[in-house]
Amino acid sequence: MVKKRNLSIQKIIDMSISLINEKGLEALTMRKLATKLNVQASAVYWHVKNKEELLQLLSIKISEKISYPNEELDWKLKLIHLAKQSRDAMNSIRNGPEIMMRTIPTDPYRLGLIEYMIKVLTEEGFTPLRSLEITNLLNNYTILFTIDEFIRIEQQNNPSTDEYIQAFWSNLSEKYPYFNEAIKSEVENQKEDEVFQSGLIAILDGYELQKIAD
Amino acid sequence: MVKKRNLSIQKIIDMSISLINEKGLEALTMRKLATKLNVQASAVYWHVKNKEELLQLLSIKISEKISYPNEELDWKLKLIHLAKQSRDAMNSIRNGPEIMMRTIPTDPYRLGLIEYMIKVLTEEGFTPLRSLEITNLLNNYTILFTIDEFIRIEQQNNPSTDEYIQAFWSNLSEKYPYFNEAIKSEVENQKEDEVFQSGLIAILDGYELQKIAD
DNA sequence: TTTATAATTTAACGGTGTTCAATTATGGAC
DNA sequence: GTCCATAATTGAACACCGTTAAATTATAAA
Repeated sequence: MVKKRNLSIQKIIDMSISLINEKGLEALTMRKLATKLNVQASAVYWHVKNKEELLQLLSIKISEKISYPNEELDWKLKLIHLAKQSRDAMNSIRNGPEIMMRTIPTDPYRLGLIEYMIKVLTEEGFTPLRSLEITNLLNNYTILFTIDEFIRIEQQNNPSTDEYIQAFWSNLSEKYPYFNEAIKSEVENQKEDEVFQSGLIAILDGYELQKIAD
Repeated sequence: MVKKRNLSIQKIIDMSISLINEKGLEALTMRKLATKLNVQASAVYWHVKNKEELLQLLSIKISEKISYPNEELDWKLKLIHLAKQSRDAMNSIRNGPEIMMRTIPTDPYRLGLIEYMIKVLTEEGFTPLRSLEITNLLNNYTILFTIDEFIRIEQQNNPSTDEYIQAFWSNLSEKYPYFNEAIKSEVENQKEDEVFQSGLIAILDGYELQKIAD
């Protein structure tokens, strides 16, 4: 009974994703991954330089789900399209936003998206510096919004028993009335999409005002 | 020659900060910290529950440098004041923004700041949900702007020899002309403060527009 | 001086990413 | 079909990490 060799980068990526989806990103260790692949940890290292590169590959996998907007759209709608696509892409795998946060865009796909965003803005009349600034802000906003959203959902599903968090919730209403009120309306609010979009619009409108003022 | 006992939370925090300032956040391990304190790692655990709590304490130390704005200021200026203070506070220790990013506000000081921001916004006429939304965005923007800024500076001081980054820079101008142009103007730009502020203003103006539209 | 307890050491556990020499499977040449 | 170079994988270790439990020591109070 000989053991077949059939490990590949594709299988490594796929198994990583299924491991993350099952047990979360912190469970993605080279050893656990190898075990799931019926292989020794060091075998993975023949296909992948290190764990950072593996995360990099995952981030590419996520980014590739982002499609470019229709060219006829207005510049704001183009950027909003990309942000929404990006959020959806990140939500397509558990801890997706964290993966994007931890990795730096170095691959052609992610760089291409950034290039496109800056291009749209520059052609709209923003300076190159401003265009980069807005692009960064939009991407950061999208990632962090999606992380917060993810945390909110995970927490709703299994409320923490952590003493910090416990104390936090019990203190909230007395000591922080405004915060408490806001959290309450956040929990009640079902329209995450609208909240996400309103942030995008605020950012874009705000920068547009500055462009006009120049 | 008996060994004196003089470990304390204060000393642990101070030594943590000096360790981070010397070698960066990734060098802050319980063992290295203990060594620097002339003590065994487990001794630290008598004063501090775990590493997470230690980071929590560091985040509080940073937050406490943030002062509240003058009450006579306009709401936007109040929030801008807080964001600037926050950026300065985070920059006061190396990897400060990362520490804030990794920790959740659970202490009275950080919660108090959030409460204050939401209060300012709510009293200005924003809904509780909107107020929370804006507060989150401002805080996220501030942290990520400061992280990016920090990375930019570290990278300027000792340019990476990493092959990814090398390839990135050599590819940039041909394949990503808009991005390249933007990066160039970012490197030349010396006014980080202004860029930071213009982002804040854009966000606030953008949301103000939405409030008016309601 | 004794004693309770606060503070620390010693020693270990189970985990992590990573490397390297030894080994085994695989596909191409003959 | 056999041989062989090399591609792919194993096995074993290294140097770390956070954390815990039991044994020990310093300290302050009685």
